[in-house]
Amino acid sequence: MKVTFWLLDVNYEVVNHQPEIWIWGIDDEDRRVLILDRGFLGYFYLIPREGVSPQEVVEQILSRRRDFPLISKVEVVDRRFFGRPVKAIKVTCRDPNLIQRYAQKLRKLKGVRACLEEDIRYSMRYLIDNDVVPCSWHEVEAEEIANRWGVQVDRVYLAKSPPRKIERIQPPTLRVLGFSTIRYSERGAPKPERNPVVVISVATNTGLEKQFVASNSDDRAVIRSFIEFVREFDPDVIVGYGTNQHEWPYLTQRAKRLGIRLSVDRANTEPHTSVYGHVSITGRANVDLFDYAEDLTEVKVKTLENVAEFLGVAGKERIHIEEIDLPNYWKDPEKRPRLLEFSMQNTRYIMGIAKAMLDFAIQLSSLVGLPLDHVGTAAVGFRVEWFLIREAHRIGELVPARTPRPYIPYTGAIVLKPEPGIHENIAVLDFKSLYPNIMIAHNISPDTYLPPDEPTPPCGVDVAPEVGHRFRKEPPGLYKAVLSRLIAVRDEIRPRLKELDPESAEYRILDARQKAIKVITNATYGYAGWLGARWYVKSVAEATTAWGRHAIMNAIKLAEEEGLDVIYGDTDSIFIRYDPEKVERLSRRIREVLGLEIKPDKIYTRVLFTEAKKRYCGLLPDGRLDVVGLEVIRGDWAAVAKNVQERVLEIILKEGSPEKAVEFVRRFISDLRGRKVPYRDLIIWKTLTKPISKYAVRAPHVAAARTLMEKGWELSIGDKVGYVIVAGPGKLYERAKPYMLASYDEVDVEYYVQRQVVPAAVRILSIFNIDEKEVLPPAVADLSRFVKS
DNA sequence: GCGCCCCTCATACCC
DNA sequence: ACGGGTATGAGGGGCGCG
Repeated sequence: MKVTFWLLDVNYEVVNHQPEIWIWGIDDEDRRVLILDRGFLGYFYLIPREGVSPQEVVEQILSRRRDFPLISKVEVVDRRFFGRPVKAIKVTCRDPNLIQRYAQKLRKLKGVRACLEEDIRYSMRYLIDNDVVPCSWHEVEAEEIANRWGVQVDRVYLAKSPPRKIERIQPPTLRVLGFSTIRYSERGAPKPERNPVVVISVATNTGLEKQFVASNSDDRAVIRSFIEFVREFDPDVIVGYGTNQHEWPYLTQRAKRLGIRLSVDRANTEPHTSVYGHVSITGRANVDLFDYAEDLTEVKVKTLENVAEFLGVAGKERIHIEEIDLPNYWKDPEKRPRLLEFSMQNTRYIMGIAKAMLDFAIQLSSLVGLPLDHVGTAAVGFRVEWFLIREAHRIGELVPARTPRPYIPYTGAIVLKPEPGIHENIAVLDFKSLYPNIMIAHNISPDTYLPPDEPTPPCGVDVAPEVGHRFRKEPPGLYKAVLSRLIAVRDEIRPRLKELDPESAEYRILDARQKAIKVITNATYGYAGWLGARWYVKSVAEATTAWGRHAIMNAIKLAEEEGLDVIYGDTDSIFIRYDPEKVERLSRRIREVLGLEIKPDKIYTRVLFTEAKKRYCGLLPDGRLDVVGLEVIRGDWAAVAKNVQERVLEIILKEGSPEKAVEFVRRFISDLRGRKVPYRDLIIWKTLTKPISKYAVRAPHVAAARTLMEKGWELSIGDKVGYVIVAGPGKLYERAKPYMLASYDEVDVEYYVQRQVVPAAVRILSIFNIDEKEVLPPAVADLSRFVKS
């Protein structure tokens, strides 16, 4: 019989050296299904050395057949490697778990130059070779079999042949469960060996909400009820925030400690950590929304609350409890209800974020071809790479091995020096997808690159300016193939979106799709220059930026020929006076001369530049400010500085009055000195970019982090530390205190005046020759006190 | 010992 | 654990200076 299903998760089992792919899906009648496929074997390739015939290698293997009893086939196949035709020996292996071991031995054979693709996991191998795609619909010829594993599905099938992908974009109705926990410890970070999970709050996309609360510190019932709830609801997707790092490891260890089986999956196993550090829950997709919060660059401190607020899913009444206060709320019977509300609110936030992000996650998964639970955790480079691997398989290009390489820098983009001051009526012209289009136009790719010692092929070459790297014009390289398809699909989606109701399911899905395409398109150049890339070829990245510099320099020249002065530019943009006719002519000329699209991205009524590159502020026609690079949008300045600078920019760009701005700054400084601004506006947040012990210098945020750790808090790479500067003698790092441990009285407000507010304000005001003396209120304009301390 | 200059380290931004 | 280009501030060493 034929089964139509949407692929949710995939794993594999090996029984008696017999591999079995387990495909978890949802069929077109909304049943949960498991499809077993026993018809696929894994393999790897050996590449013979120059001058060695592949047959020789084959015979060596066959002669040692006894050492490799599970090799089922050895054949010579035609492939390409970095674009060059090669004869490869494909070694097929019955047991996928032995592929690595066999490959390690066989790569040492005389006459073998390299071993390839032995590191591609069997389940990914299956998906790629059969063009089976996560979060996509397929048809499969299969027979129903008994559910002798007791897995939690409606039907189990045995596939008779591999599934075939079908074109249907609308996903099935998924059951989504969100959860969050509160762990209790008297002081410092809770430890699963001794501290209980006192609250688990769950919610579902069908509207259920439930809370499991410990009686005192006994959390057995909490965990058991949670497991029961999960099994009862039987979600397809489990969402949380930071669950890969915190909830799941904690719950796993805690359950182990209590002797409880944490069986929340569909196959009676327990959550386990898998590739890219994600936690896998067999038969379901475990999605950690924290992974998707990374893309929200506007949110500087990525707490659940901040992200929910940014996405507009936070609701009006908000409960905020600092982590350090959680124990007090749990201990105090009066306060405990508030804690329970807070926990439920967290889970509601998670559900809200899921609603905003899950469509995108699903489309990214189906585009890149990584299962839904992997794709969020995979770094951008790996997402691009898996996408490329699928394309490479289609065109017979072998996947290079991952190798360590030395870092050799290369030249990037051009940034122009801005003309300081205020400019009126400025258009920002942007090249459309500059690097992707350059890669397409010149067929820049690892498999089209021609090293200097090689002769020019009959098809001819494109030669990059400045650097001289050469690329074959034919056939289309891997990057060109991939990028032109991505851009074509996106161009196809965008007009369709205009026809649709933004509230409709189809709109949401197509919009998510085009966003996923954009992400991968834009990441391809970065991938090309990434040392860790399998297809890393420095010349490819270097040629791309060289042609990019060529493009912007020519655009400037052409603009000037039109009588348009370029006042600023960065990589793929030029800032010019907005003269619609001239701009139109310029776009046309650039298209003709360079073969690249450029168009006005935005028009500024006014734009302000200082001497610095990459920092400016524009006033948009609708009255909004567009702040770029300045303190206003930096996460490592106190809110006092950011707010003042934003207001200064506003006064200057909208009212044109530096005097009024100065007056405002003076008033603000008086308020600050009078401690009339909120305490939270004094917090400075900085990221820990390495383990505490690795820091070469003493720095305020590192000192604050140390203090926290001494008090039993756990901090790791990537965490943000919030601190304030307190009054007293010594360096800043001696006066940085975690904000939750300090009080307003201790704060050195003069630091905030002199080192936060004044520099941020003067950065803007200095273009009117206004210095720090003028923004300090006259009576207390005294630097010496600060300097001495 | 202090102020100043210059360098390195660290962070976060732009595109 | 995607690229290079850039701004900025804190810390710290070296040096002049009665």
